[in-house]
Amino acid sequence: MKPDSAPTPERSDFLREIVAADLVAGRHDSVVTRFPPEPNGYLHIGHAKSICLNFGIAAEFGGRCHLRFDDTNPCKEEQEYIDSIQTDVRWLGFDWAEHLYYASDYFEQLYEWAVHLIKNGKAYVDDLSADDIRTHRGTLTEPGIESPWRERTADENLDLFARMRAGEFPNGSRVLRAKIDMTSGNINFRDPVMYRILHAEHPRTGSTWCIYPSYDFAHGQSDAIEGITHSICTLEFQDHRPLYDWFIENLPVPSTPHQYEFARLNITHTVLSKRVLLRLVNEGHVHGWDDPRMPTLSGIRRRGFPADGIRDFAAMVGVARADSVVEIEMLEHAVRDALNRTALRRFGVLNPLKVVIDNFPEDRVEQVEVPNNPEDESAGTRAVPFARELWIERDDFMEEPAAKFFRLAPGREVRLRSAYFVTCTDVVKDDRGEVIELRCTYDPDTRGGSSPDGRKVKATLHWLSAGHALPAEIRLYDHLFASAHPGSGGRDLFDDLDPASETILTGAFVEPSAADIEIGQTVQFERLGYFCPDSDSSPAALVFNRTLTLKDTWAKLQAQGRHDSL
RNA sequence: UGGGGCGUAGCCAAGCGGUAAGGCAGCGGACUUUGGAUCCGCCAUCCGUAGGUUCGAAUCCUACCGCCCCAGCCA
Repeated sequence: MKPDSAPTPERSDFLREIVAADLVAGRHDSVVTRFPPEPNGYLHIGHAKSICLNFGIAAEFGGRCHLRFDDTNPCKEEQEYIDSIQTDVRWLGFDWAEHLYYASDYFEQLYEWAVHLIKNGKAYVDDLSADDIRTHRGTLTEPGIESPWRERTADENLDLFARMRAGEFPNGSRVLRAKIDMTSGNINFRDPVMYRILHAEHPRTGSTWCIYPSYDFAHGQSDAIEGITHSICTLEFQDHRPLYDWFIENLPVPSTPHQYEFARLNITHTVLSKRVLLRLVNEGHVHGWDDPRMPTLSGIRRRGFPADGIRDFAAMVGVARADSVVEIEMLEHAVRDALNRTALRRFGVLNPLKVVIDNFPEDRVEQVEVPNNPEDESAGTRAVPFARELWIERDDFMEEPAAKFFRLAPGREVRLRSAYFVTCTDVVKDDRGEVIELRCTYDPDTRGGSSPDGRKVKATLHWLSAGHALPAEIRLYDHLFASAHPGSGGRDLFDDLDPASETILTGAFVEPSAADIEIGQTVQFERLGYFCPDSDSSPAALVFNRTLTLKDTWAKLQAQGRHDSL
């Protein structure tokens, strides 16, 4: 290994600097990281940051990254989560190759190491109840006091620990504790629990075990077994690092991994906490883990966010040690940016308004050629049927146009995208005075959307042939929480849920080719936003989710106007 | 009040003793067959505060202030 052979990644942050320095100094031949989820819930975008970090560093430095399930608490873990986590990591674009591991694979080795500590007088079986252990632990400012069982002989401890494993004792009756320092300022050193009795069915080991190692006793040793060089976790584990190191130093482990911490991701208008997400699901605030409003990877996937947009976002927010809350606009920017490059353009009308072109022959249907993606000529074009009766967007017409509104209005000429210029000649209303139809004329010389005489129009509208359009249900999504910082200011988090975060539109139409969009593909309905077929969609009943709107200057002007008039 | 961290623009975030990158948001303008996209310009005399060291400090030292995490047999 040449000291100067460490690759220099384009991105840099304090972790990459540490890795690069370790490689240059020859402390490691290659870097090995790991992403260690507990299978007790679905992965969310905060995990995506960690996944991109761990797999990203490994890839950039020519190392490898393991996927390891931290499955040491059978009470909360399920196979469903193990499966979804693998699906999500792959979807994000990462590959652990053959390096799929489970902390539960190491239970026997961990048990032997616990015995090793007992023999060295560094661990003991404690008969205190959970409550007593808590009171003996002291407080943040007062030292703890030692358990009366702390000085048992190694033989007695060995016997008791073996019987714990054998299932002789009920849950909670005893624990194995590391014997460190009940007066330490670091509470993790006040004889932390290494094993607890849990007569529970484990998703992988079934009923083989009835004692389970704690996180602190399992994590570092699992890292050591796998030869992890850089064990990257979030800030709240900083206080655990001395304990992590203590176990590594006091056990005959095959390698000496080191732990590094970074600030977890927070995003405005949402919540990245498995505990809260579980409640949202269980209490029915959303339709499930993959509800398109959820920040879970399965949720944003269903919503239509592309994996590369998420990866771009992770790179954009960076990695540091300061607590931070990223504005959700940054995520949305990354998603729009990714989608703008690749999404095919289609026509869809959310709130249809009938338009009749009076001077267009009644039985004529023209096939208009429309570009699939103006950003990418190689995406080609498609034919969209044009006829006498059309749908346009209700918002694209104002009988009495406001200032700066330059779409359709009585007497006004606009362009129907890629088709013709049309002029509104009449407005048809129902008994209640509501506009139900527009009569227009078209200029046959403007076929394709431009005028031979060079005259300009101020607006271009999307449209659909009423006789050819396909009905569709369209689900509009907005931020799950109305507040930028849910639960701040002493409010109940759940009171900040936005009841309008999901709006179902049933009267919408899409162009015929939209029926061919596959699940997993996100397209742009021109001028509206990005949409994707929902998993509920079928050829007989099309359902689209709105991924994100396009940036909308007009909507912003309107919002400002509303604001100014207050 | 014990221990561990963190404070650079509205939000992220570079910066590692030589005179404040970049992105998001915002604001102007150009262009436009998506009011999209794209392009151009503006946006910290200042780095939590106060002292000190130095020719020179966001970077070093001291004190103070503020915020976050830790008292699960969760991870």
